[in-house]
This record gives sequence, C-alpha cells and structure tokens, in this order.
Amino acid sequence: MPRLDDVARAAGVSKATASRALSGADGVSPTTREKVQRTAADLGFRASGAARRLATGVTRTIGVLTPSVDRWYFGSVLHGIAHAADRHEHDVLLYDLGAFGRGGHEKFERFMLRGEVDGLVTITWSLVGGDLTRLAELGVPVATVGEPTPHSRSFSLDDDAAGEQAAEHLVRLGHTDLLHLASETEVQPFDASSSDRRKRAFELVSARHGLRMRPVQTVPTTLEAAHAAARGILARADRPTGIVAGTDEVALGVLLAAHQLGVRVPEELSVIGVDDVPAATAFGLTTIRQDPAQHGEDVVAWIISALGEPESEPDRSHTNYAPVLVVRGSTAPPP
Amino acid sequence: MPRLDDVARAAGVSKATASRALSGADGVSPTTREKVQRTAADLGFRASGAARRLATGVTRTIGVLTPSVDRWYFGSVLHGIAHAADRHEHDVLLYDLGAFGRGGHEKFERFMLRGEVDGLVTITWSLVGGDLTRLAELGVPVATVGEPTPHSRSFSLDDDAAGEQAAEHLVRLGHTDLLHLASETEVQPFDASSSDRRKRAFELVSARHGLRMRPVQTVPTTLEAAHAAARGILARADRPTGIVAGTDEVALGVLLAAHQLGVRVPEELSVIGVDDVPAATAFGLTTIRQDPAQHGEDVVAWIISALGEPESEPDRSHTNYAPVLVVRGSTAPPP
DNA sequence: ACTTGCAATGGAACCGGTTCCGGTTCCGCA
DNA sequence: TGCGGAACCGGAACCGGTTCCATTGCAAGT
Repeated sequence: MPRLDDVARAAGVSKATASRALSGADGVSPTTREKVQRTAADLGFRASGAARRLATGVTRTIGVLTPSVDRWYFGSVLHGIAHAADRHEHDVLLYDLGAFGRGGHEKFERFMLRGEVDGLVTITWSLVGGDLTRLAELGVPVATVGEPTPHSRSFSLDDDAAGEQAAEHLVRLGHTDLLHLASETEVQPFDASSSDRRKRAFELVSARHGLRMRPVQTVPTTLEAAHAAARGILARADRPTGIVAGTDEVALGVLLAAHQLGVRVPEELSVIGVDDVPAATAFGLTTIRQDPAQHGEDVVAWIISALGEPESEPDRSHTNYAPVLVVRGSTAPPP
Repeated sequence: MPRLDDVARAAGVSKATASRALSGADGVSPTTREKVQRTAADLGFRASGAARRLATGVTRTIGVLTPSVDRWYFGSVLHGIAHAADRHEHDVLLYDLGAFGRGGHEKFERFMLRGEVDGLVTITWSLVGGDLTRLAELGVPVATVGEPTPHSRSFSLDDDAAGEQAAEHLVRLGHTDLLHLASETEVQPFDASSSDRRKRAFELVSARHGLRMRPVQTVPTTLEAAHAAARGILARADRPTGIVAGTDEVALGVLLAAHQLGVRVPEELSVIGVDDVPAATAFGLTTIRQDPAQHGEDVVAWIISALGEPESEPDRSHTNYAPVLVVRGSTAPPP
C-alpha cells in the first residue's frame, strides 16, 4: 500500500505539496498538481482515512440512530440517508437501538461521544432531549426525522394536516360516524408524538362537523394487533361506517378483519390510512402519502450544509412535509 | 477533551503505561492499572478512535453491503448484524447499493478498499465474484448472507430444502396440480440463485410425484406484480389447486387476488410461501420460515472470529439453515 | 537596477494513540 | 551477600496524513 510519502517521492515533490495537490487545496501550480495526481493514480494511492481524520478531526461520516431498521418507515428514511450521504461522499454509521436492547444510553455514551461521526441524525424517539442538547453542545450537528423536537433541527410529516385530511376525506364523502384507530408509539417523545397529533386532528375534525363521538382506540403498530382490535370493533352491530387508521399497517389490519368478517369495503366500510406503504397499492388502500426517503435525503443535505458553516446560530427549525391524499378503492360514501 | 497524555500525567505514569493499563494489556501492576483507570474515568477520558486505528490498523468496524435496506429480508439481516456487532463492540458502516444507483462498482473502489472496515458482509448479490476474491486477497474477512457463493464464506437458507418442503406439504395434502410462482432476483448471482434453487426443488418434487406439469411463472418480488400475475392465473378455468410461491410477498399477492376473484382459500385454493414475514401471521399464510436476523448474528460472529485468527486458511464454507414449515390456514386438501 | 509582493514549495511539528526496546526494581534462591 | 530473571515501567519511534511557517523564485512596480 503506497503512502503519501511514496507518491511525493515518485513525483519529485514534498509530502506537503503532494497533500495539497491531492486534496484540492490551492497554492499548487497546475502542472505540479497534474503530475502528482497522475503519479498517485499510477501507484494506486489511496489516502488513509484514519490518518486524515486524526490530522483534521473530520470523519466524513454521519451517524444514524434508529429505533429499528426493519420497519418500513425507518428503512425508507435510512435508504434516503444512504443515498444522500453517498452523493456527498460521506459514510453512514448505523446504530440500531432496537438491537441494543436495554442500555441504549450507555451505548450512546460509548459510541457517539467518541468523535466517530461529524453529524448525527436520529430517527424519531431514538434519543431523549438531554442527549440531544448534549450532543448539540458538543458541536456536532444533530437533526431528527420523523417527529418534531424542540432540541434539534427536525423533519417530519405534518401530522396535524395528515390527520385532518384523512378525517376530512371521509366527512366529505358523507360519513358522520367514524372511529380513529391510533397506532401506538413505544416511547414517550419530547413533544406530542405523531400518533397524538393525528389523534388530536381527528378529534378536531369530529368536533367541527359534529360527528358521533367515539373514544379513540390505540393499538401497537403491527398488522397483528390492528387486526385483532379491528375484529372486535367490526363484529359489533353499531360499528362505525368509516375507520381512520393512524398508519397503513393498522389500516391493512382493518381491511383484513373486514374481509374475514364479511364486511365489504368500501360499500359497508371505508378505511383510510397514513403512509402509503408499497402494499397499499395492491390492496387499493386510500391513504395519506408521505415520502420518508425524501426526509432522509433532506436531513443529510441539512447536516452537510451545517458542517459547512460551524459557529453559526444553532438551527432548531422544523420542516413540515405536506401530506398528500391518495384516493384508492377503500373509501366511498357510507351505506 | 482530555488526551491519554493528560491521564498519564494525572496518574503519575507514562503514556505507555497508561495505554497498557487502559487497553487491558499485561505488564502493568494491578494497583497502577486501577489508579490509571480511575483517573481516566474521573477525567472523562475517551480514547480517540482515529488515533487508535492509525496506530493499530484496526477499525473495530464492519461494513455491510446491501442491495437495499427497505425490504424485509435485508432489513432483518441488518438488524441481526447490528445486534451482534454491538455485542462485540464493533460499529457498522452501511453501504446501501440501491442508493448508489449506477456505478456501485466505483463506490466499491472508493470506499471499501480504503481500509475503513476490517470485515465485510455482503447481502446476496451485492457484489460480483471478482470483487469478492479481490477483497479476500486484501486480507479482509468477507462473508455473504442470503445466497451461497463459492468465493466467500456464506450463510443462507437451504433453498433446495425450502422449495421441497413447500411442495411436499401440498402433495401430502393430496394436491396433484400445482403451480410455482417464482420471485425474480434482480441480478444474476454467482451460483444458482435462491429463486432458481426453490424452482428446481419444486420441479423435482413435481417429477417425483408425477404431478401435472405446468410451466413455472416468474414475477418481480413485489406484492403488486404477484397480485397482477395471480389474477391472470386464477381467472382461468383450469387453475391449479395449489400455488407454491417463491416468497411470502408473492404469496400474499396471490391471497389478495384470490380474495378479489372470490376464490376461497384454502377450500378452493391452497397457497404456501417462503419467509414467514410478520404479515404472514395475520393473513394466516402457511409458509416456510427462515430467520434472517439469526443469519445476521451468525455472519458477524464468524467475522469476529476470523479477525481473531489472521493468516489461517481462507474459510469458504457454507452454512445452510434448515427451513421450518409453519402451517396456518392457507393450505388444505384440494377440493 | 532594486525593492516589493505573491505564488509555489519544502521542512517540521502535530494529531493521539500503540508498541518496541532498554532500564529499574524487586523477588527468590544459592 | 550476590546473582539471575521476571515483572513493571518510561522514552521514543511510529502510524500517515495535514498545516504552519519559512524560504525560494519570479514578475511587476518605481
């Protein structure tokens, strides 16, 4: 493995000049630079990342903290992050907190504060507020995607609007008896969680249009749990004419239960979700679309730009993505 | 940020001793070690990863090359990898080739050969054989999960057995007219792909039991595509009495199509898949289970052990995980 | 012709650990 | 008491880049 020194010697210049020539710094004549670059290429030179980061303190790596990686939303965000990171020539270091089990905090200590990354994105409630501010004080740009936080720059779907659009869609179709099946968030986040926001929005719409007031039900975010809950709801004689699900996964569970109980969708029951997961297309599920991969792209873009201007005012603004209604076959006027 | 030097001075020893005391190397008296460790803790010392890897050449990082991260199989493997890596105190560097778009090779060059990782796991057809051998020559332990390869240590489901079990299950129930709906792999892998193996196993079983020979159909691995194909198949009068799907995702598409066409499962049609995705439970899909997270755990364990004994014979063996049949409600004797 | 000024370059320090190598200290044993 | 050897420790080199600072060379300005 050739070292910078070898390149320099072969090109007849000093290490200093070779370094400048290769890193693109100025203060090198075009001819010298060209010569150094060619020699480096010929020798198959590849700068040692370790040496560079020791010297500069820059890792060209961004860390991602995620509650888990095998769920659609998280996976999609991660995909967007990887894509953007690649474009900006950064590596991504993955911390799957779900994989850490108990003691995520300790890991946070051990790994994150070691200066291995120069930017960090946390997906939803991966970290508590204290950690976030601590990190920010450390000078590492931190951003959150999936839920608004007061402690860091954040990116997420406008959950209020999403909840409202979902409910309003059914109201416009003529429904007056709706039920909201919220999907549970595992951990209490800083602010009102996505789930809570969607729920509140639903209640607002309910009140505004004088709908029948049914208590909101909450289920874990799994097809299984949603399915079980939906069976209970749909089996009753006074079931609602429409269900606003907090998530597509929950909505799919409802669809499944409806099918098994012989409740026809959308003739007898309307169902709407939030997310627009791939399966939603095949199932003809009407839903509120969000694009997590885009969130991932944007959060990286922000981090890169924040890296470019250190010492600036901490940016704690929040980007609210507009939800878009996608009408498919699972919603119709009530019977 | 305190440096090792600070710790050494505070503890009244040399850098060398401090280093030994903290890294657990021997040649340090218990009392000295204890003193150094305490001062380090008091000062909040945290060794610089960059400096350590420059000095030792060890990164304590393993790289993961995956075709994409937002599919169940890949996500689950990644989860297992993250879990195991954490237990072994290693970081994981993620390369989402799907995010790289064209030019994955170039990225491979730029990133992988830079010595940023001391072990690499590739998920299925992330890399071509040439790259794998090149990597292995570099002295980095490389392992593949998801498909057997002749060029590296590999871990995967025993696809032959999986395909056989699926078909045999239906044969045992009395079916004689089956169709195999294979799920397509995007790229030509080294050896016969999982898809091909499952298909071959199906054909073997067909021949053995003298089943009606229907040409195998292949669809992209998406619910959408499987759904469309299944509609075509099930609409015909001479539809088979059972469908062996290459994947749960495909099987789910079949289930959906059957439902829409009014074909009752399992009374009129049996469906079996492979994977046992979470949704399979709710849908009552009979399937062949595999546990990708376990594959991820194992591949990391192997890499760690390979790291422990350099210069040993290259291990290119293959671990075949035994598939397990999970019977749910989507299979029954033919009408 | 003689500064003045700037671009190009090289020498050497530095980033923060690890480790080789040689020097003490201290013990057991003759 | 003297000696060998092991355990413990410190000095210094080293990993491979980046960057500060001083030096050189050359063109422009007066």
